[in-house]
Amino acid sequence: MPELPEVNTVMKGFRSTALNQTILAVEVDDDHILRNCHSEEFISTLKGEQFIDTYRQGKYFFAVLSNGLNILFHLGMTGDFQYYHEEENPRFERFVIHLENGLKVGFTDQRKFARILIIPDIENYLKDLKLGPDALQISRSEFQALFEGRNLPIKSFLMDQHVVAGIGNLYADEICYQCKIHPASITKALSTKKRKEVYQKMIEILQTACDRDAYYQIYPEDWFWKWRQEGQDPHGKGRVEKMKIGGRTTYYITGYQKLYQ
DNA sequence: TGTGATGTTGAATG
DNA sequence: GCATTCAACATCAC
Repeated sequence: MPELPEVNTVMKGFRSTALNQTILAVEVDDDHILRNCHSEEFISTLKGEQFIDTYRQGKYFFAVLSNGLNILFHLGMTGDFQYYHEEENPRFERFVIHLENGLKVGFTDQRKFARILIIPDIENYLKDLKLGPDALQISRSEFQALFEGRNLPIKSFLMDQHVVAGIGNLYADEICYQCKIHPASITKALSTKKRKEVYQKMIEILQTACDRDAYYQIYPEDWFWKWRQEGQDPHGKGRVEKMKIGGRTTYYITGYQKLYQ
């Protein structure tokens, strides 16, 4: 699920349903994803408080509590919220928050790669983490400056959360495809003009995805995601091939996407 | 049965 | 400091 547009969509959903409601109770079924506290502390931190605001940088989504503390919800690979009234808990639910209006806010996470932390100070936390600027907030000149002194595949560059925060495996491939750049292209070999194009496509793709609530079915027809499988031939542009870059499975079209090196 | 999956981290290596 | 590779984390679906 979660890269920047997905996390943004999850945050929007959270904002419209979970904000400004007193938390009556919290039940933790599996505290494995609580990374800096145990369930007792987590429960006592939330109980009686309200979520009053949210903040997001890249894939890091924070909910601000009325007691001044913040909860980081990093969704990992499969983290998500379920809002429901029914008795039975959703599959893969790890904890559930009961709100005063009767709504249950369940956090589900099939693979348990999510990270939930109590954060006293978001700014300090992000600083220590050295998280890069949000991919949708960064200016073109800031982005251009990030290339300085770096020499690695463009895909690894885009996916490095210390460089720019929010891009994961799928959107990195999407950006490279739409820029017609081979994902293994070395950053140093990209001209200023090409870097500018990467920036513009990055913004355009992420913004479009956010506007459509990360609902892939309504993404533009000419996007890569639905062809992102070995052997596909989108619009006669060539055969989709597969390789590993930075340890992640990468799809691209030789010839259509130029390799700069 | 083995493999890989939209993520992050830390260790080891060059 | 920079970059790469690998393993680990934990689970499920194909």
